[in-house]
This record gives sequence, structure tokens and C-alpha cells, in this order.
Amino acid sequence: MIAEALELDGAVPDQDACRHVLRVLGRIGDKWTVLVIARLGDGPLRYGELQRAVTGISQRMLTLTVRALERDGLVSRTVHPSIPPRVEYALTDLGRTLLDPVLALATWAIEHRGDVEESRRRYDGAHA
Amino acid sequence: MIAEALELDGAVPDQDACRHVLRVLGRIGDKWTVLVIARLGDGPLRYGELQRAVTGISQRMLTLTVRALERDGLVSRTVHPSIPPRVEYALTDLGRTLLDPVLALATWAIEHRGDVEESRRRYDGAHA
DNA sequence: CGGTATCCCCTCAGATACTG
DNA sequence: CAGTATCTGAGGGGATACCG
Repeated sequence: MIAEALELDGAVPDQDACRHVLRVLGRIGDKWTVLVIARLGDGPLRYGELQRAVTGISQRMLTLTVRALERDGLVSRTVHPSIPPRVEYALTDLGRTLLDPVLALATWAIEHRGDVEESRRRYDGAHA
Repeated sequence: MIAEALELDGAVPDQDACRHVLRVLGRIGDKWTVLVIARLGDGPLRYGELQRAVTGISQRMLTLTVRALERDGLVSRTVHPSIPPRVEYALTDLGRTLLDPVLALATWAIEHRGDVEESRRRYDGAHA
């Protein structure tokens, strides 16, 4: 079922579309992207605010993450030419459309957390 | 909005639940997991069938992936003690509940693929 | 304030060879 | 057939220092 969605056709799998989906999944699954998107989901933030909001992220990774999101059109970067400089990041309309599916996955993770952890305990116990 | 879902409460962010969600997202986002789940979504497969179905996966990565999925209770592993050995992998009920949210994300990726690629072209052009 | 540049570590994933 | 063991290279990510 997912295989069909990923490949879009029957005979020859659409490797290209499939890899595109995987790249998006990889982006979503990386260490910081979802946290940044989640924070920006509550409204625009300046660079420093964003760094404080996403606990533990380094300047380097924050910059890399927002740059990648900006390149993909999910986040906008607005420079206010003042002293000191003021740079605001916000979700674009496209970025906001990502909120729902990501939230669905987060909800799944929370709802089934107990099941997963119980399964892990059983597995680790059995394979001791 | 997602921040609230990830953290579940207001005053003190639930770092624990948040990290759990991130671990699930990381698992989903890794290179092979979704492909394996997608293939098993069509029905049980043997080890070798699975490897042929997931183009390019090495024995090592297939084993690591299915072991992790088994540990989390998303995939079942059934050994038929025959000669030659026959091991079947299948989605569990829990694993099947993951299909919908993952499909939602895959659908988003496909629907908005054009937007993302256009944005990338503009970004790369502007920052040349 | 909002970044870049550099170094370095350490995990992840591929290739290869071997086993019950 | 269904794995395990070992080696190796690439790159993700932290720490630090510096710049407009």
C-alpha cells in the first residue's frame, strides 16, 4: 500500500519519486528539523530565540537546519537591517502544510509509546 | 502546536516524551526502515525476498533494520524449523497502525514535490 | 546579534568473508 | 537460506574561534 504510493505505478517502480519521498523522510527524521519546525509553528522567532527554544542545538547546526528549510521553501528568513541586526524566521504557507502529517506521526509515537517500550523490554529480556 | 503535542504540558516541557517522539521520527527517517515497512505492508516476506524487494540494501543493514523493528514490536519474525531454514517477516498489528501516518507524510512529499524543487532552484539561483 | 570557518570525533553504512 | 564478523570510508554533529 505504501509501496504503491511511493512508487506510483506497477511495472517499473518510480525510483525517482521514491527517493524523493525518502529524502523528505530523512530530512524530517534528522536530529533538529522537527524541533525547529515545531517551535516556529507557534510563531516567528529570531535567531537567538530559536536557539534558546531548541535546547542543545549548536550555532552550526541551527544555521545548517534553517538554511536547508529555507532552501526547501518551508521557512522564510527576513533580515531587518538595523543595529544590532535582527533576523526573523517563520514558517511559510508550505511549511505549515507539513505540520499536520508531522503531528500525526508525533501523535502515533505518543499513543503507542507504551506498546513500543513493553515490546522492547520483552525483546531485551528474551535475548539476554 | 506541535511543540505542545511533543511536550504535552505547558510549564515544564516533557523532555522525555519529546525525545521519545524524536527517536521514533529518527527511526522512520532512516534510510531503510520505511522501505522495509512499505514492502511488508503488502504481506509477509522471507528474508531473501525482502532483500530483493528493497533494492540496494545490504545483508547487514537488512538484519539491523528488521531486528530494530522486531524489538519495537512493529514486525514479527517467524522461524520455520526446516531445511533449508525459512524465516518470515510480517507487520504486526502495531506495525500496521504506523502505515497511515507514514503514508500521510509520503503523500505530502509527493504532492509538494514541485513546490520544494522550485524553491530549491530559486534559492540556488539567488545564492550563486 | 547573527552568523562563518575550522578541527575533530564517532557513528553509520557498505563491502567482504565466513558460518549453522 | 539466513544470517554473523570484521574492516573501512564518508559524513553528521559538537567545540571552538573568529567576523560584519
